[in-house]
Amino acid sequence: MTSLGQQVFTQNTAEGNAQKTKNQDQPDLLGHVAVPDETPAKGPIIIQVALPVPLFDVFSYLVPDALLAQWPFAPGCRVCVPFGKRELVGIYLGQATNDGIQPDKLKTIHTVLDDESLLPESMLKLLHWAASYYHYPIGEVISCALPTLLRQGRPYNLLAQYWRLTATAEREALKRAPKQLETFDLLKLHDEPGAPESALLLMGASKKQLQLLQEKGLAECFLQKTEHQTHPVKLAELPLIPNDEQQLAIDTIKQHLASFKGILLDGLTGSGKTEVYLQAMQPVLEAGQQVLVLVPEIGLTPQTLDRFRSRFQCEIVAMHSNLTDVARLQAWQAAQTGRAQIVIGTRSAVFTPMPKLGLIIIDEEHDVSFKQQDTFRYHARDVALCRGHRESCPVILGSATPCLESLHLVEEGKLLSLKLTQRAGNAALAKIQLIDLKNQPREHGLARDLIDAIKQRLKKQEQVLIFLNRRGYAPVLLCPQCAWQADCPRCDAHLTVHRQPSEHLHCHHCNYQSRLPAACPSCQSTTLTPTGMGTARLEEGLKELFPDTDILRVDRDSTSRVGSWERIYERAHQEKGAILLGTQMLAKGHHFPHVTLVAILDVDGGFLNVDFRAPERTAQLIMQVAGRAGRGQKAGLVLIQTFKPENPLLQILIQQGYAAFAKTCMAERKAMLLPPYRYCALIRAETPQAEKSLQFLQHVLTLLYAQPEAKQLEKPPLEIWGPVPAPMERRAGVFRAHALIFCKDRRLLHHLLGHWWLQVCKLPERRGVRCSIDIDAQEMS
DNA sequence: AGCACGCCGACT
DNA sequence: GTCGGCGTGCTC
Repeated sequence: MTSLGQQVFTQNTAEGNAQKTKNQDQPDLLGHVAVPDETPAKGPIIIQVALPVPLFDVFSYLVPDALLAQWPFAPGCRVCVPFGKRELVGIYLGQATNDGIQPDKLKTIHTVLDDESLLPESMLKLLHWAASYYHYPIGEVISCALPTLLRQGRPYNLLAQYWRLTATAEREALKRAPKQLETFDLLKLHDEPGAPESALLLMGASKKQLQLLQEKGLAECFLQKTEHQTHPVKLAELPLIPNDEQQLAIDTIKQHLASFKGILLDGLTGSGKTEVYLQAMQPVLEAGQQVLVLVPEIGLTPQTLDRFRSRFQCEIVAMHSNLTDVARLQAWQAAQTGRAQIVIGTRSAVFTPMPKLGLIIIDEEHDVSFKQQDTFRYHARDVALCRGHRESCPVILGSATPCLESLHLVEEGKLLSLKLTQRAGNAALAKIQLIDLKNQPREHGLARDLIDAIKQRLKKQEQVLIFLNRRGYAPVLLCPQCAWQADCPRCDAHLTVHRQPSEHLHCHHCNYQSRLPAACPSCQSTTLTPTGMGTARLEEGLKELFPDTDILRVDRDSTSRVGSWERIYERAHQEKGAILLGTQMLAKGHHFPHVTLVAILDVDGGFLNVDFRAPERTAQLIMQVAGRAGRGQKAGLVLIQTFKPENPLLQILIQQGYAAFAKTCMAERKAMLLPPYRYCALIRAETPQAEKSLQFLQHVLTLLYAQPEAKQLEKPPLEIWGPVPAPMERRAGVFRAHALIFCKDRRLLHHLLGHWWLQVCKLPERRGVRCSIDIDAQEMS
């Protein structure tokens, strides 16, 4: 959001710049389209089309006479066009002015796929802004706002699943299946022409019965166009009575409806943020408007959805990566037509068109999953703020551990801050204590004091959660004779020892796998020793230490089988002693009411890291994990094992809390002129040859200062760190390097980067080098 | 990104 | 004599 502050709150956007320069010699940076309001002179109609190709231009085409009956097209509709030897589906953006390309090079579009716009003007503008802000090709940005099926050119029909009986269906076949019989009769009632699944479910049919009938060949499912109708919102459940803080937050948000306002809802875990969301949403929904709710990737659980469903009786759609193409299209259409009043989704849902958008909520706004890491590197939180600004609706950012960027915007008066400090039911906040690992005997990686604390809890039939962010058995395989270590042949990393499903070595960075060597390849010793602690090994150790206790391990290896996570979840909800043990997966979203002790085993790495954001991330994680402890009536305790108990940041965090920590961290950032006090961009390069990545970056960075715009500046306005090899220089066989660019002035940074990056992408030296630009980079690896 | 064209090695 | 390797160049 770094840049967003300025971006949102001043009108000086890159878009604005592009508009100013569009008629000059410089090619329009991101192919912004001439506004199609001037009626063109007679002659052929030339239109501009955005295509899903990694090129920064939009493309001009002619409209054939045969399609003039459909003219004028709706900006945002799809067109089929010839492109090279291919045919592509693109988005019609508007009429082109005649300048630029020679008319003889123009091709003619093949077809127009839609009568109406799929992406209203406000969405197209937002997508243009995102393309320009993140320096990413406009066609690819636009295509990420469309579901796959529409991208492929499949017809836009409002599809819904309908059910009907098959022609040969006989009632007699179901004599001994009363439930299916009920569903059969229901279908019989609505047999012509079939009934939508959603209606059948409301009438008491179940999905399972329908499927069983289908398997028996008695019923069939088909897709059919539906008419969209909006159902009035009804409250399905009375709102809880808010406490004073919640009421103040709700009232304040209500005051700001119908205009843009960024609101940071800074509330402890368990202080009732969701209730504030729900009550703030109510007037928006009652006014017939839509609400967009963004949640972190792991946060979109059935429980989350249930919470909304049980409060509001209106159409709610979930948008996440696990949807099938058809389901995604249906959800998208429900949002795009305005029928779905609530859209809950992960990062990419921020680009869902919603014609009656009235409120945006971003839950756990600090979560890293809101920043896309590969290809189009946008931050959904920042896009959401921009969207709220453009569409004049409030944006609520909720978090117990707000990111420093958001807190900085509060400081500057650009975000309104609302605090929730009381926990529901007066639940006591967990105490956090450090365990000094120096001079402390350990068993299976656990300090004596920690083992004693665990025993105490188990005796009382309470549960313990142990957090260890390292999966596998052991992170290193070491030869004690000659200090050889098993390393990945393709990465600068150790191989992790795994014992499940069978003993093997595994690289967590490139997926390389191999057998364990029988003897040390260096000195032939046969005493190779797994060293260090992973979750699988800790599980073994815990079974030895607590033989009569259920140990529930939660990590990617233990939960990959279907249903295993559900089983663990169920067991954790029984009021009986148990130890939950796992990686980050455990930290987020899930509520374990019987956990009263949380242990964090390896926190030191987070504070001693080249990434300047690492302490912030670690603190957020600690607070989040701490929030898992003692949410019920029983007070919780958090124990953190560390070799560095004197670390000042850690001390401030546990003694004075996250707010004080953030303040200190912020002061350090300010002193170092790091984000959010300067804006940043990270340039990455990857090649299979060592040195070449660095050389390329070096070359490219000299061009940055060689630009005429940069030369005119007296003092270099940019500070460049690097180029340096990336923290893990070699990964999956490629050598990675990067450089960080800082600038105080966001507009200047984007102005310089924009022209320069276009130039870099066209460089002949670029062949064989994968390079990318990451605006407001969040992770330095 | 695709998908051409283009110019050199091991096959019938 | 061809099939195919991926270098490089273009796409309105």
